[in-house]
Amino acid sequence: MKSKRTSLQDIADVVGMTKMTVSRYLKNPQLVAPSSRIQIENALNNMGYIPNRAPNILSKGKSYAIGVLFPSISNHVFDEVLRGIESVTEPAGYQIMIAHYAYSPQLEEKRIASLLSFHVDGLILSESVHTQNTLRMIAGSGVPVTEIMDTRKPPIQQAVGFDNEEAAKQMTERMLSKGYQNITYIGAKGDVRDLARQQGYEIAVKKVGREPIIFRSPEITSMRLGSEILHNILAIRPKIDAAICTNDDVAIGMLLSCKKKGIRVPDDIAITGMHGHEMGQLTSPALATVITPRFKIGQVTAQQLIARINGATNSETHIDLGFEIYEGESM
Amino acid sequence: MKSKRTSLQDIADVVGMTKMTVSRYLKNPQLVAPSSRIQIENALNNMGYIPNRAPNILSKGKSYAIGVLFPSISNHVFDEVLRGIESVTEPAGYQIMIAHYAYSPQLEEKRIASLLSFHVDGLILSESVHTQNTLRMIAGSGVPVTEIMDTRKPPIQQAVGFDNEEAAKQMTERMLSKGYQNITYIGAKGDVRDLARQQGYEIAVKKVGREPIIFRSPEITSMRLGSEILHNILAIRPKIDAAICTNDDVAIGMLLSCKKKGIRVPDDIAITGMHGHEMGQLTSPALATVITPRFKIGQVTAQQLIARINGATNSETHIDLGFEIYEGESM
DNA sequence: TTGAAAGCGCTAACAG
DNA sequence: CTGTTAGCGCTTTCAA
Repeated sequence: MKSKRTSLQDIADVVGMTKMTVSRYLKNPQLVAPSSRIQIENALNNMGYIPNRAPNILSKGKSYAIGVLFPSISNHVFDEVLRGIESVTEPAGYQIMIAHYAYSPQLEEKRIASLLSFHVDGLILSESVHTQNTLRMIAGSGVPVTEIMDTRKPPIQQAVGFDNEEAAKQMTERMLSKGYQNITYIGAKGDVRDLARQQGYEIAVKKVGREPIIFRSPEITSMRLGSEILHNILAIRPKIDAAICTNDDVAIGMLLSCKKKGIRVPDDIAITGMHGHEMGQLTSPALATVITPRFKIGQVTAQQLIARINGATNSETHIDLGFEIYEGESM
Repeated sequence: MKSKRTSLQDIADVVGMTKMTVSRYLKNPQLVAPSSRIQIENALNNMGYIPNRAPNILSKGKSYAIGVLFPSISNHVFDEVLRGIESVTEPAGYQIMIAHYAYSPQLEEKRIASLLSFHVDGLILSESVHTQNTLRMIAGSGVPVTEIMDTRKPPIQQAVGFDNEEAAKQMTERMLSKGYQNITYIGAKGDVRDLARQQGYEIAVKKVGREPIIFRSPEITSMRLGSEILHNILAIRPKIDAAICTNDDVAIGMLLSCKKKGIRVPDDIAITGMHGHEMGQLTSPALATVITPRFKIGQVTAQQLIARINGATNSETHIDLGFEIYEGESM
């Protein structure tokens, strides 16, 4: 257990050759004599050799690793994004290193520093706001970076996602067209996308001459949060007849709590979410939501990033993959 | 953008000293002359220097990184475990590298190889079954490994978790004591823990002279899966009056579908889950479940692992952190 | 207070 | 077909 890791030299010693021959065997067995091949193969199998990437990272400056930063791993929005990323990185031979930062730019900075210190070849970020230091490090590292989910803000280098403001605006308009009079926006610990959605909502309600009604919690989104917010809303604003939530988690929390309290959805209150998680289709009523192209965001992002790692320079700075309004049964 | 990463030498060149002086400044500014300090500090700030861990990994064989393998990042069971892990690794200065393997031992092997090739100092695995190759690599690497979640099987080195078989057995007994006559076990794509739970269920029902009734899907657990399974069960076995599910996701999927179909829980069918996710407390009825110490599992695992990385040898091979039956309202 | 040399494990480039 | 040499970026050790 205490033994140190098997190195190429250890293998070479056992078979009585130099590590160079063993190295060749590893890259291309054709290059070594058949008799040597067998010996090396045996030694390799017995000794549990694991290649060490550090020397290569050092001499070539390439790690074949991509750093992926998510605000939180319990935010199910990113499950599909990750699958999309891996659908590209896996066949391309890149390893991804996932980290999360609890929606904090300071923690994001720390994570990025850490990922860069491992010499990742590229970064996928889920945020469009960063600390000064983060920006400096990214510039100094020279690695390509893609920011995902939103396409509004000018990105560091490239953004892949959809227009959150427009999505919320269209959803609000749809709700208005259904006759809801007092629609409220439910926000949570605000990343920029949440605020963009709120803005879309505000634009839509103001356009029809109404005052926005905002509920905003400093907590991270969760179903429990949605449930708590519902209680508050009822206590403070009994005449609200519809709620557009920053995401499906919050919306489902509200919806389940309504059912628990005997409040009818959508008759007493309409509820809509954002992202189109499968879970929203299991509730009754099925949740109205904005279906976002999460898998595709991951996929396109990884393709773009790998292309740029390999020298592509003609990439678009904004790639908007659109969205789709789904009415479900909750509005 | 195409510029290569800033190195210590680059900084040294700018300030007209050797990289050694800059290196000293980074570790302990006291060691360099105040006049030099200022120059170095300025250069550092302007050039966005990121320390490169590769040389240290190479020369010291230590990366201050811990590899964490989860079967799937969309399995919410592991959210809390991760939080527990990070509550220890963060203050201790260890970076964690998360990877997932879709419940496949082959993929797990690939991921472990990759993590080890980055020279992680320790590994946290979520599975107790591994390929031959995996075991050989782990032995060859000499890194400490802890397997989490279950404490039944003999671990590679150390296991931290609870007794899945006993948990399911006790839950089944509780259900039997409430008078349910035809309890079925709902399993999914079976990791060993799922099978252990099934076994606990079987032991309990056989003890009272009944035949086990098993529904097992080859799919990964999800709420949607629970929903589908409910439909099948009703088609095939209308007289089942209770279901013990392999986890909360499946149980909630079943529960929501029951409500959608007008089946009363627990009057028509009782449903119980496993793990105690907060979501289960938002449904009505609140889900009966086994509350498992997930945060603590992560915490204890990380403590143990770091101790062993630093040479501790007196660790227990099995650490059982227990569980708690919660009746909720669904049984 | 600063510098110079050596070495971590591997591979590219160049012999032989 | 196989060996030798050098070097990636940093820190440890020794010297000045």
